[in-house]
Amino acid sequence: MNREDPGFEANHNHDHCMESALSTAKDLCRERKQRLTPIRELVLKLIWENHQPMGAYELLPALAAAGFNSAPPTIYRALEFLQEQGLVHRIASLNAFIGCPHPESPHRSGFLICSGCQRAVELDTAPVHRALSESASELGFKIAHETVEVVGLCADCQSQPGETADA
Amino acid sequence: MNREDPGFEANHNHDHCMESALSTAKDLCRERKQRLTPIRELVLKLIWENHQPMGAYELLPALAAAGFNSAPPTIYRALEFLQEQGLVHRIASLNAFIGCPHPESPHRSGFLICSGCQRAVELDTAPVHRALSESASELGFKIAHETVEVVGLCADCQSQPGETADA
DNA sequence: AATCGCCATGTTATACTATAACAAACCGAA
DNA sequence: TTCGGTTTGTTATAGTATAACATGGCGATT
Repeated sequence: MNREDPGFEANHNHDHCMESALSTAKDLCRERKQRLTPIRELVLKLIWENHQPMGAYELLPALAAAGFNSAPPTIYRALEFLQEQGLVHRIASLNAFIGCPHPESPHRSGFLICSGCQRAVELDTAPVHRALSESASELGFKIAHETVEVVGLCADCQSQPGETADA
Repeated sequence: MNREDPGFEANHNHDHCMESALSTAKDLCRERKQRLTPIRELVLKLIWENHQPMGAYELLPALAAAGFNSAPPTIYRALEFLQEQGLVHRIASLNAFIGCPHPESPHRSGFLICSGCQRAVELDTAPVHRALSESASELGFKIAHETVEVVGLCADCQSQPGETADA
Protein backbone atom coordinates (compact mmCIF):
# COMPACT_ATOMS: atom_id res chain seq x y z
CA MET A 1 0.00 0.00 0.00
CA ASN A 2 2.67 2.46 0.94
CA ARG A 3 4.05 2.78 -2.48
CA GLU A 4 0.61 3.52 -3.85
CA ASP A 5 -0.02 6.39 -1.48
CA PRO A 6 1.92 9.45 -2.60
CA GLY A 7 0.71 11.58 0.27
CA PHE A 8 4.15 12.55 1.52
CA GLU A 9 5.66 13.07 -1.93
CA ALA A 10 5.41 16.79 -2.32
CA ASN A 11 5.61 16.92 -6.09
CA HIS A 12 3.45 14.07 -7.19
CA ASN A 13 0.78 14.76 -9.79
CA HIS A 14 -2.05 15.53 -7.48
CA ASP A 15 -4.58 16.19 -10.21
CA HIS A 16 -4.08 12.60 -11.17
CA CYS A 17 -4.66 11.51 -7.55
CA MET A 18 -7.95 13.30 -7.40
CA GLU A 19 -9.22 12.25 -10.76
CA SER A 20 -8.31 8.69 -10.12
CA ALA A 21 -9.98 8.69 -6.71
CA LEU A 22 -13.16 10.20 -8.10
CA SER A 23 -13.39 7.90 -11.03
CA THR A 24 -12.73 4.87 -8.85
CA ALA A 25 -15.49 6.06 -6.55
CA LYS A 26 -17.93 6.36 -9.42
CA ASP A 27 -17.09 2.91 -10.66
CA LEU A 28 -17.43 1.34 -7.25
CA CYS A 29 -20.75 2.98 -6.54
CA ARG A 30 -22.11 1.92 -9.89
CA GLU A 31 -21.02 -1.68 -9.26
CA ARG A 32 -22.55 -1.61 -5.82
CA LYS A 33 -25.71 0.14 -6.95
CA GLN A 34 -25.09 2.96 -4.55
CA ARG A 35 -25.83 6.54 -5.45
CA LEU A 36 -22.87 8.88 -5.56
CA THR A 37 -25.03 11.98 -5.53
CA PRO A 38 -23.73 15.48 -6.30
CA ILE A 39 -23.31 16.30 -2.61
CA ARG A 40 -21.45 13.08 -1.92
CA GLU A 41 -19.24 13.51 -4.93
CA LEU A 42 -18.44 17.09 -4.03
CA VAL A 43 -17.54 16.13 -0.47
CA LEU A 44 -15.26 13.41 -1.75
CA LYS A 45 -13.64 15.85 -4.14
CA LEU A 46 -13.09 18.39 -1.36
CA ILE A 47 -11.50 15.75 0.79
CA TRP A 48 -9.17 14.80 -2.01
CA GLU A 49 -8.05 18.35 -2.70
CA ASN A 50 -4.99 17.61 -0.66
CA HIS A 51 -3.58 14.90 1.54
CA GLN A 52 -4.50 16.65 4.75
CA PRO A 53 -7.31 15.26 6.88
CA MET A 54 -10.26 17.66 6.83
CA GLY A 55 -12.67 18.43 9.65
CA ALA A 56 -16.38 18.21 8.87
CA TYR A 57 -16.89 21.88 9.61
CA GLU A 58 -14.02 22.84 7.33
CA LEU A 59 -15.93 21.33 4.45
CA LEU A 60 -19.18 23.17 5.02
CA PRO A 61 -18.26 26.54 3.47
CA ALA A 62 -17.42 24.88 0.16
CA LEU A 63 -20.77 23.13 0.22
CA ALA A 64 -22.48 26.42 0.81
CA ALA A 65 -20.48 28.01 -2.00
CA ALA A 66 -21.63 25.28 -4.35
CA GLY A 67 -25.23 26.14 -3.54
CA PHE A 68 -26.03 23.21 -1.28
CA ASN A 69 -27.49 23.32 2.13
CA SER A 70 -24.64 23.57 4.55
CA ALA A 71 -26.13 22.62 7.89
CA PRO A 72 -24.05 20.02 9.75
CA PRO A 73 -26.26 17.01 8.98
CA THR A 74 -25.60 17.47 5.29
CA ILE A 75 -21.89 16.97 5.63
CA TYR A 76 -22.13 14.23 8.23
CA ARG A 77 -24.53 12.27 6.07
CA ALA A 78 -22.23 12.51 3.11
CA LEU A 79 -19.27 11.49 5.25
CA GLU A 80 -21.21 8.59 6.68
CA PHE A 81 -22.01 7.32 3.22
CA LEU A 82 -18.46 7.73 2.03
CA GLN A 83 -17.17 5.88 5.08
CA GLU A 84 -19.64 3.05 4.55
CA GLN A 85 -18.38 2.70 1.01
CA GLY A 86 -14.78 2.74 2.21
CA LEU A 87 -14.08 5.92 0.25
CA VAL A 88 -12.99 7.94 3.25
CA HIS A 89 -11.68 7.12 6.70
CA ARG A 90 -12.11 9.02 9.93
CA ILE A 91 -9.05 9.82 11.99
CA ALA A 92 -10.25 9.77 15.58
CA SER A 93 -7.35 11.59 17.14
CA LEU A 94 -7.92 14.54 14.78
CA ASN A 95 -11.71 14.46 14.43
CA ALA A 96 -11.03 14.60 10.73
CA PHE A 97 -11.55 12.70 7.51
CA ILE A 98 -9.26 11.63 4.70
CA GLY A 99 -9.67 9.95 1.36
CA CYS A 100 -8.87 6.28 1.08
CA PRO A 101 -6.38 5.46 -1.68
CA HIS A 102 -7.65 1.90 -2.18
CA PRO A 103 -11.37 1.68 -1.48
CA GLU A 104 -11.96 -1.39 -3.63
CA SER A 105 -11.96 -3.71 -0.68
CA PRO A 106 -12.52 -3.30 3.03
CA HIS A 107 -9.32 -3.27 5.02
CA ARG A 108 -7.82 -2.28 8.29
CA SER A 109 -6.48 1.21 8.10
CA GLY A 110 -3.74 3.00 9.92
CA PHE A 111 -2.18 6.40 9.41
CA LEU A 112 1.06 8.30 9.62
CA ILE A 113 0.23 11.93 10.32
CA CYS A 114 2.85 14.63 9.86
CA SER A 115 2.67 17.39 12.44
CA GLY A 116 4.77 19.60 10.17
CA CYS A 117 2.74 19.69 6.98
CA GLN A 118 -0.50 18.15 8.34
CA ARG A 119 -0.48 15.52 5.64
CA ALA A 120 -1.44 11.95 6.42
CA VAL A 121 -0.83 8.73 4.57
CA GLU A 122 -2.43 5.39 4.95
CA LEU A 123 -0.17 2.64 6.18
CA ASP A 124 0.11 -0.98 5.37
CA THR A 125 -1.05 -2.26 8.72
CA ALA A 126 -0.50 -5.95 8.16
CA PRO A 127 2.64 -6.09 10.34
CA VAL A 128 0.98 -4.00 13.02
CA HIS A 129 -2.04 -6.22 12.92
CA ARG A 130 0.09 -9.32 13.42
CA ALA A 131 1.66 -7.79 16.50
CA LEU A 132 -1.70 -6.70 17.86
CA SER A 133 -3.29 -10.06 17.19
CA GLU A 134 -0.61 -11.77 19.14
CA SER A 135 -0.99 -9.51 22.17
CA ALA A 136 -4.75 -9.75 21.98
CA SER A 137 -4.88 -13.49 21.70
CA GLU A 138 -2.76 -13.86 24.81
CA LEU A 139 -5.68 -12.31 26.63
CA GLY A 140 -8.31 -14.19 24.67
CA PHE A 141 -9.43 -10.90 23.17
CA LYS A 142 -11.14 -10.99 19.79
CA ILE A 143 -10.34 -7.98 17.62
CA ALA A 144 -13.12 -6.27 15.70
CA HIS A 145 -11.59 -2.94 14.79
CA GLU A 146 -8.23 -1.21 15.11
CA THR A 147 -7.45 2.48 15.41
CA VAL A 148 -3.80 3.09 14.59
CA GLU A 149 -2.80 6.73 14.24
CA VAL A 150 0.81 7.75 14.41
CA VAL A 151 1.88 11.38 14.68
CA GLY A 152 5.38 12.49 13.76
CA LEU A 153 7.36 14.15 11.01
CA CYS A 154 7.55 13.12 7.40
CA ALA A 155 10.90 13.07 5.62
CA ASP A 156 10.40 16.48 4.03
CA CYS A 157 9.44 18.17 7.26
CA GLN A 158 12.38 16.71 9.15
CA SER A 159 14.65 18.71 6.91
CA GLN A 160 12.78 21.96 7.49
CA PRO A 161 14.47 24.09 10.15
CA GLY A 162 12.46 24.46 13.30
CA GLU A 163 10.61 21.21 13.08
CA THR A 164 10.86 18.77 15.93
CA ALA A 165 9.11 15.45 16.19
CA ASP A 166 6.93 16.46 19.12
CA ALA A 167 3.35 15.40 18.84
CA MET B 1 2.38 -5.10 31.28
CA ASN B 2 -0.50 -7.32 30.39
CA ARG B 3 -0.14 -9.52 33.35
CA GLU B 4 -0.17 -6.51 35.65
CA ASP B 5 -3.44 -5.16 34.30
CA PRO B 6 -6.39 -7.14 35.66
CA GLY B 7 -8.92 -5.09 33.75
CA PHE B 8 -10.56 -8.03 32.03
CA GLU B 9 -10.49 -10.32 35.03
CA ALA B 10 -13.97 -9.95 36.37
CA ASN B 11 -13.28 -11.11 39.88
CA HIS B 12 -10.02 -9.48 40.74
CA ASN B 13 -9.79 -7.55 43.98
CA HIS B 14 -10.69 -4.17 42.67
CA ASP B 15 -10.44 -2.37 45.98
CA HIS B 16 -6.80 -3.32 45.89
CA CYS B 17 -6.48 -1.92 42.35
CA MET B 18 -7.86 1.42 43.40
CA GLU B 19 -5.95 1.74 46.62
CA SER B 20 -2.75 0.80 44.93
CA ALA B 21 -3.31 3.29 42.13
CA LEU B 22 -4.10 6.08 44.55
CA SER B 23 -1.18 5.43 46.80
CA THR B 24 1.18 5.17 43.86
CA ALA B 25 -0.16 8.47 42.63
CA LYS B 26 0.48 10.12 45.97
CA ASP B 27 4.00 8.81 46.10
CA LEU B 28 4.80 9.91 42.58
CA CYS B 29 3.44 13.39 43.09
CA ARG B 30 5.39 13.77 46.31
CA GLU B 31 8.59 12.68 44.58
CA ARG B 32 7.94 15.04 41.70
CA LYS B 33 6.88 17.92 43.95
CA GLN B 34 3.53 18.08 42.22
CA ARG B 35 0.34 18.78 44.10
CA LEU B 36 -2.24 16.03 44.11
CA THR B 37 -4.99 18.33 45.35
CA PRO B 38 -8.34 17.05 46.62
CA ILE B 39 -10.02 17.63 43.28
CA ARG B 40 -7.29 15.84 41.39
CA GLU B 41 -7.29 12.95 43.81
CA LEU B 42 -11.05 12.62 43.64
CA VAL B 43 -11.02 12.60 39.85
CA LEU B 44 -8.36 9.93 39.85
CA LYS B 45 -10.40 7.89 42.32
CA LEU B 46 -13.52 8.21 40.20
CA ILE B 47 -11.63 7.09 37.13
CA TRP B 48 -10.38 4.06 39.02
CA GLU B 49 -13.79 3.00 40.26
CA ASN B 50 -13.90 0.52 37.44
CA HIS B 51 -11.92 -0.41 34.36
CA GLN B 52 -14.21 1.40 31.99
CA PRO B 53 -13.00 4.58 30.31
CA MET B 54 -14.96 7.55 31.63
CA GLY B 55 -16.05 10.64 29.75
CA ALA B 56 -15.23 13.99 31.29
CA TYR B 57 -18.88 14.89 31.63
CA GLU B 58 -19.66 11.59 33.31
CA LEU B 59 -17.34 12.60 36.11
CA LEU B 60 -18.87 15.98 36.78
CA PRO B 61 -21.89 14.89 38.85
CA ALA B 62 -19.65 13.14 41.35
CA LEU B 63 -17.57 16.28 41.65
CA ALA B 64 -20.69 18.28 42.32
CA ALA B 65 -21.85 15.71 44.87
CA ALA B 66 -18.54 16.07 46.69
CA GLY B 67 -19.11 19.80 46.98
CA PHE B 68 -16.69 21.00 44.34
CA ASN B 69 -17.39 23.28 41.49
CA SER B 70 -18.50 21.18 38.60
CA ALA B 71 -18.14 23.41 35.60
CA PRO B 72 -16.30 21.72 32.75
CA PRO B 73 -12.96 23.48 33.23
CA THR B 74 -12.66 21.91 36.66
CA ILE B 75 -12.68 18.40 35.34
CA TYR B 76 -10.58 19.14 32.29
CA ARG B 77 -7.92 20.79 34.40
CA ALA B 78 -7.76 17.82 36.70
CA LEU B 79 -7.59 15.46 33.75
CA GLU B 80 -4.88 17.55 32.14
CA PHE B 81 -2.78 17.36 35.29
CA LEU B 82 -3.33 13.63 35.66
CA GLN B 83 -2.37 13.05 32.03
CA GLU B 84 0.78 15.15 32.41
CA GLN B 85 1.74 13.02 35.37
CA GLY B 86 1.03 9.87 33.40
CA LEU B 87 -1.68 8.86 35.86
CA VAL B 88 -4.43 8.70 33.27
CA HIS B 89 -4.56 8.26 29.52
CA ARG B 90 -7.05 9.62 27.05
CA ILE B 91 -8.65 7.24 24.58
CA ALA B 92 -9.24 9.30 21.45
CA SER B 93 -11.71 7.00 19.78
CA LEU B 94 -13.98 7.15 22.83
CA ASN B 95 -13.37 10.71 24.05
CA ALA B 96 -12.77 9.11 27.40
CA PHE B 97 -10.16 8.68 30.10
CA ILE B 98 -8.77 5.68 31.92
CA GLY B 99 -6.35 5.15 34.78
CA CYS B 100 -2.83 4.07 33.95
CA PRO B 101 -1.70 0.92 35.75
CA HIS B 102 2.00 1.81 35.66
CA PRO B 103 2.47 5.55 35.81
CA GLU B 104 5.99 5.42 37.21
CA SER B 105 7.60 6.03 33.87
CA PRO B 106 6.45 7.55 30.61
CA HIS B 107 5.59 4.96 28.00
CA ARG B 108 3.73 4.39 24.78
CA SER B 109 0.24 3.26 25.53
CA GLY B 110 -2.23 1.17 23.61
CA PHE B 111 -5.59 -0.27 24.57
CA LEU B 112 -7.86 -3.22 24.08
CA ILE B 113 -11.44 -2.04 24.50
CA CYS B 114 -14.26 -4.51 24.98
CA SER B 115 -17.49 -3.51 23.27
CA GLY B 116 -19.37 -5.97 25.45
CA CYS B 117 -18.51 -4.82 28.94
CA GLN B 118 -16.94 -1.46 28.07
CA ARG B 119 -13.79 -2.32 29.95
CA ALA B 120 -10.39 -1.41 28.57
CA VAL B 121 -6.93 -2.67 29.38
CA GLU B 122 -3.59 -1.20 28.59
CA LEU B 123 -1.48 -3.23 26.21
CA ASP B 124 2.18 -3.91 26.01
CA THR B 125 2.82 -2.00 22.81
CA ALA B 126 6.45 -2.91 22.30
CA PRO B 127 5.71 -5.41 19.50
CA VAL B 128 3.27 -3.02 17.86
CA HIS B 129 5.80 -0.27 18.09
CA ARG B 130 8.44 -2.38 16.38
CA ALA B 131 6.07 -3.06 13.51
CA LEU B 132 5.11 0.59 13.25
CA SER B 133 8.70 1.77 13.40
CA GLU B 134 9.61 -0.44 10.53
CA SER B 135 6.75 0.78 8.35
CA ALA B 136 7.46 4.36 9.29
CA SER B 137 11.17 4.20 8.64
CA GLU B 138 10.58 2.87 5.14
CA LEU B 139 8.98 6.23 4.44
CA GLY B 140 11.57 8.20 6.39
CA PHE B 141 8.86 9.11 8.89
CA LYS B 142 9.93 9.96 12.42
CA ILE B 143 7.44 8.83 15.06
CA ALA B 144 6.54 11.13 17.93
CA HIS B 145 3.36 9.63 19.29
CA GLU B 146 1.22 6.56 18.67
CA THR B 147 -2.51 6.11 19.13
CA VAL B 148 -3.36 2.40 19.25
CA GLU B 149 -6.92 1.58 20.25
CA VAL B 150 -8.38 -1.81 19.50
CA VAL B 151 -12.07 -2.56 19.88
CA GLY B 152 -13.37 -6.10 20.21
CA LEU B 153 -14.61 -8.61 22.74
CA CYS B 154 -12.83 -9.78 25.84
CA ALA B 155 -12.78 -13.45 26.73
CA ASP B 156 -15.66 -13.17 29.18
CA CYS B 157 -17.91 -11.32 26.77
CA GLN B 158 -17.27 -13.75 23.94
CA SER B 159 -18.99 -16.39 26.02
CA GLN B 160 -22.04 -14.24 26.69
CA PRO B 161 -24.89 -15.04 24.32
CA GLY B 162 -25.71 -12.29 21.91
CA GLU B 163 -22.30 -10.76 21.76
CA THR B 164 -20.57 -10.44 18.42
CA ALA B 165 -17.22 -8.91 17.76
CA ASP B 166 -18.58 -6.00 15.78
CA ALA B 167 -17.12 -2.68 16.64
C1' DA C 1 -46.90 7.51 -18.25
C1' DA C 2 -48.59 7.22 -13.49
C1' DT C 3 -47.93 5.68 -8.96
C1' DC C 4 -45.81 4.12 -5.05
C1' DG C 5 -42.33 3.71 -1.78
C1' DC C 6 -37.81 4.47 -0.49
C1' DC C 7 -33.86 7.10 -0.18
C1' DA C 8 -31.78 11.59 0.06
C1' DT C 9 -31.98 16.16 1.46
C1' DG C 10 -33.71 20.30 4.05
C1' DT C 11 -34.43 22.27 8.47
C1' DT C 12 -34.54 23.15 13.31
C1' DA C 13 -33.00 22.05 17.46
C1' DT C 14 -30.01 20.10 20.68
C1' DA C 15 -26.44 17.00 22.74
C1' DC C 16 -21.82 16.25 23.64
C1' DT C 17 -16.84 17.56 24.03
C1' DA C 18 -13.47 20.99 25.07
C1' DT C 19 -11.21 25.52 25.83
C1' DA C 20 -10.65 30.83 26.39
C1' DA C 21 -10.34 34.43 29.47
C1' DC C 22 -10.31 36.69 33.62
C1' DA C 23 -11.14 36.97 38.72
C1' DA C 24 -10.48 35.22 43.28
C1' DA C 25 -8.43 32.25 46.61
C1' DC C 26 -4.79 29.54 48.23
C1' DC C 27 -0.10 27.91 49.34
C1' DG C 28 4.50 27.74 49.85
C1' DA C 29 9.02 29.94 49.69
C1' DA C 30 11.80 33.86 50.92
C1' DT D 1 4.41 38.28 56.55
C1' DT D 2 4.51 39.24 52.18
C1' DC D 3 5.10 38.06 47.52
C1' DG D 4 4.45 35.46 43.43
C1' DG D 5 2.98 31.65 41.21
C1' DT D 6 -0.41 27.88 41.09
C1' DT D 7 -5.01 26.32 41.62
C1' DT D 8 -9.78 27.01 41.50
C1' DG D 9 -14.18 29.61 40.44
C1' DT D 10 -16.97 31.52 36.94
C1' DT D 11 -18.88 32.89 32.62
C1' DA D 12 -18.87 32.41 28.08
C1' DT D 13 -18.04 30.28 23.84
C1' DA D 14 -15.84 27.17 20.37
C1' DG D 15 -15.92 22.86 18.15
C1' DT D 16 -17.91 18.22 16.99
C1' DA D 17 -21.87 15.39 16.13
C1' DT D 18 -26.67 13.65 16.05
C1' DA D 19 -32.00 13.51 16.82
C1' DA D 20 -36.22 14.18 14.78
C1' DC D 21 -39.36 15.32 11.52
C1' DA D 22 -40.67 17.49 7.01
C1' DT D 23 -40.00 17.66 2.12
C1' DG D 24 -38.59 16.30 -2.27
C1' DG D 25 -36.67 13.44 -5.90
C1' DC D 26 -35.64 9.07 -8.06
C1' DG D 27 -36.33 4.62 -9.74
C1' DA D 28 -38.80 0.29 -9.87
C1' DT D 29 -43.17 -1.60 -10.94
C1' DT D 30 -47.29 -1.37 -13.10
